Amino acid sequence: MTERQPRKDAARNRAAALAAADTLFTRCRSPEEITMADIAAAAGVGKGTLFRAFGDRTGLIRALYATRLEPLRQAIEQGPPPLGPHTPPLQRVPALLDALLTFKLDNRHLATALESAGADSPYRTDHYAHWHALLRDLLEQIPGLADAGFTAHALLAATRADLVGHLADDARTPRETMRRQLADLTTRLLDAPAPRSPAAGD
Amino acid sequence: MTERQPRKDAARNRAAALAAADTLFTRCRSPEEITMADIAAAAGVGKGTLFRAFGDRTGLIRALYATRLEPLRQAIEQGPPPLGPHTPPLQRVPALLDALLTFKLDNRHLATALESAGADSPYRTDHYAHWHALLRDLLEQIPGLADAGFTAHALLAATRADLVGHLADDARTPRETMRRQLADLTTRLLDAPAPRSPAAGD
DNA sequence: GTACGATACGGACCAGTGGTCCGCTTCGGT
DNA sequence: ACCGAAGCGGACCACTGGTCCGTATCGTAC
Repeated sequence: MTERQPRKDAARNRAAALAAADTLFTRCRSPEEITMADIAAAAGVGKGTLFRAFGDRTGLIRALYATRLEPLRQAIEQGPPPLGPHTPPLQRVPALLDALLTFKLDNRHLATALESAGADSPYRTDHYAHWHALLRDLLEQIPGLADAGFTAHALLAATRADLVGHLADDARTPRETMRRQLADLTTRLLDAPAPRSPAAGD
Repeated sequence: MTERQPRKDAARNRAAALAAADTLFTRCRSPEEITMADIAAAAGVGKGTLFRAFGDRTGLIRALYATRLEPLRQAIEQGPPPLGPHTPPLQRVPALLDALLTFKLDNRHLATALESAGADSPYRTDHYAHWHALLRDLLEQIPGLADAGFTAHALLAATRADLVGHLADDARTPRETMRRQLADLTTRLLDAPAPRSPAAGD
């Protein structure tokens, strides 16, 4: 075993930090206004403990996001249809996107924090790479659909946290409306035949 | 006239600041690493001058972006087809998106800086509202196309600066490939009939 | 050309951030 | 009960966007 078991107080503090961060991020409007000192204070630990446990701010946000995402990840990796692996692509792709949208709606503050975490683009994270690969592989199994990679990017872009947050909070779009809109978009993209001519002729 | 003419040195310094910022943003990998002090030094002015001229960092980036965007704006507002106003929607929408993509490719550092400027979401800016309204209005004129508003969001999301930058710089996607992919996506969305049933039946 | 008020300059300065450091505390095996 | 290792925490640091105000410059009236 090269892995050391963490000490009891360390585990407790880590959990406290995650819980505190969760509460703070959920409560507040913009993730930028939550500082590491805030989280430390709310968790009743020192700031150093936070950085020891998570490395940096981005690490904390990632850890928190991963925790929340865990059930969905399970459902996708080994759950029953329509999310689980034994589902035909034409059915699984819309289900995945709907689940992702729902998740981001429920956790929009956290998702926004994640996507704007640090200076690096959200496209350079393992998290994004994972979702994109999953979607792209499924799209590639759908016959007559070109550019699976780009289509996957486009579909994921339609569920970006800040867009979802804008639609939900600023435009007051009801949850079911958004789900239907994304489902329609997905359907249109999956059903459409590959276009023959780039110009708008017919 | 309620507008005062700016003093000569003010105008010169403003131009110098824009030019310096342009150079710096273009050169560097991530916009975060360019500080206001850097720009001031490169422009040969004091930091206070920068803030006096542009208000804050976001204001400077916006001003710079607006300058670069000006030719495209002109072409869209009063130029000839296919960008100008006297163009049928089915032809103008793809043209607009292609122009936007091209512009963002050519100015990806600046566009990235703009979209991640400040704490506020890029969706709450006049700039985005303008593009979205333009696109939505055109989409609404296309018969048989539901959810013009959401479709406009989705199309614009596919041209977000960080995605474009990721495709161009990390995935090494050639320019023409990206243009074709976006054109295909647009065509698929515009040509597809409104789906009748949300489920994947036929 | 000169005098003079308005305008703009610029760098010292400030508040607040993420992140580090290290003397002190706590844990847990023996 | 002991003791080395692991963890703690808040003073501290480097650095950022943004402010302030004494000083320099501009443009105008004469």
